Amino acid sequence: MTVTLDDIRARFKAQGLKVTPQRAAIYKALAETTSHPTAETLFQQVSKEYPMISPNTVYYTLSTLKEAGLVKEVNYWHDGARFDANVTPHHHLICIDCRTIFDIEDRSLNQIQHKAKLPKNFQILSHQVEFYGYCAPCQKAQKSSR
Amino acid sequence: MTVTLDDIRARFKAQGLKVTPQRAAIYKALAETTSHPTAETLFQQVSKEYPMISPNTVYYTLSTLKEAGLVKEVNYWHDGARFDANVTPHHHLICIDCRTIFDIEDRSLNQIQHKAKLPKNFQILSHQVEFYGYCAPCQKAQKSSR
DNA sequence: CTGTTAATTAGTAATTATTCCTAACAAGGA
DNA sequence: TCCTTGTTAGGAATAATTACTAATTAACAG
Repeated sequence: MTVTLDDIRARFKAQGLKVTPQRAAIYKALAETTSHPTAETLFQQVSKEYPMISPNTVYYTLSTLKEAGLVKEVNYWHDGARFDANVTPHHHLICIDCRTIFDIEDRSLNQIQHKAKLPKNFQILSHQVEFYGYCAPCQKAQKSSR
Repeated sequence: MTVTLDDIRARFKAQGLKVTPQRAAIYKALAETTSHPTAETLFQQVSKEYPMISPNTVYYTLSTLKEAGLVKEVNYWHDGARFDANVTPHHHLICIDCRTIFDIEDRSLNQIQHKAKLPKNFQILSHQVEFYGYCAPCQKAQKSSR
């Protein structure tokens, strides 16, 4: 699905963002795909149209759009792999402030795989639920900082 | 909960892994915490006991243990952030072979937050379900490679 | 218990994703 | 049109991870 420049302009304005050609091109590229690209992929994509663009601009723009809520990062905590010796199915609660990860052992969450409407040509092996929010200490920190 | 050396020895043997002091120490450190540490954190931890250990060994060991199924990576696709301009709640289907990410728009998955048993001192803002498996093309590739 | 072999380890260099810094530039309001 | 402030490009810096290699050692056979 195409996204017009007018659409983009309107969405940017609504968030108080300047409409620059590079920024619009990055957003357009992202909005017109469902492939969840990396910054690198977007950089290559946009480079076709703006050969002078720097990777830096793509990173900067994505973080700006993210803050504005126009874009989200699917795999949020890509800053270093996290490991777990608990290999039984379980789920996680992640504090978006301090990034602590808590385990959730609700068995009912293990059943959703059989209930959800999923494409049948995909062979599903497992699933994992991630809840995002603020842990108790970070809730307090938030309040006191206002 | 403590994990004895005998436990570790048995688990490693069951997977045909050599039992080295470094490897056992890394696994022990990981098995005795629920904090989902990074490789770096484990390195620091194990360094106390084995000052000569190199970060490399930690990475190598974790990937070996992961292949053996004794350890898992919680945030699996830490290799580069992935972005999405679709900011409405939705879920993902991830091919663990080619790493393609597909969108799942099952509204019922948006409700689990209210049904699951979650700690009440955590302020939950959102959640996301990730299904893992093989996409159609990768299933074929698997079969033909055997 | 000893020797052999293949897996493992430490150390260093290389790579990749991302951030930092800075000067030039340009969008949008006055 | 001019000014201000946010944005951009470019290059350097950093952090996480991987690649490479030589030395070491666990596991097994004898």
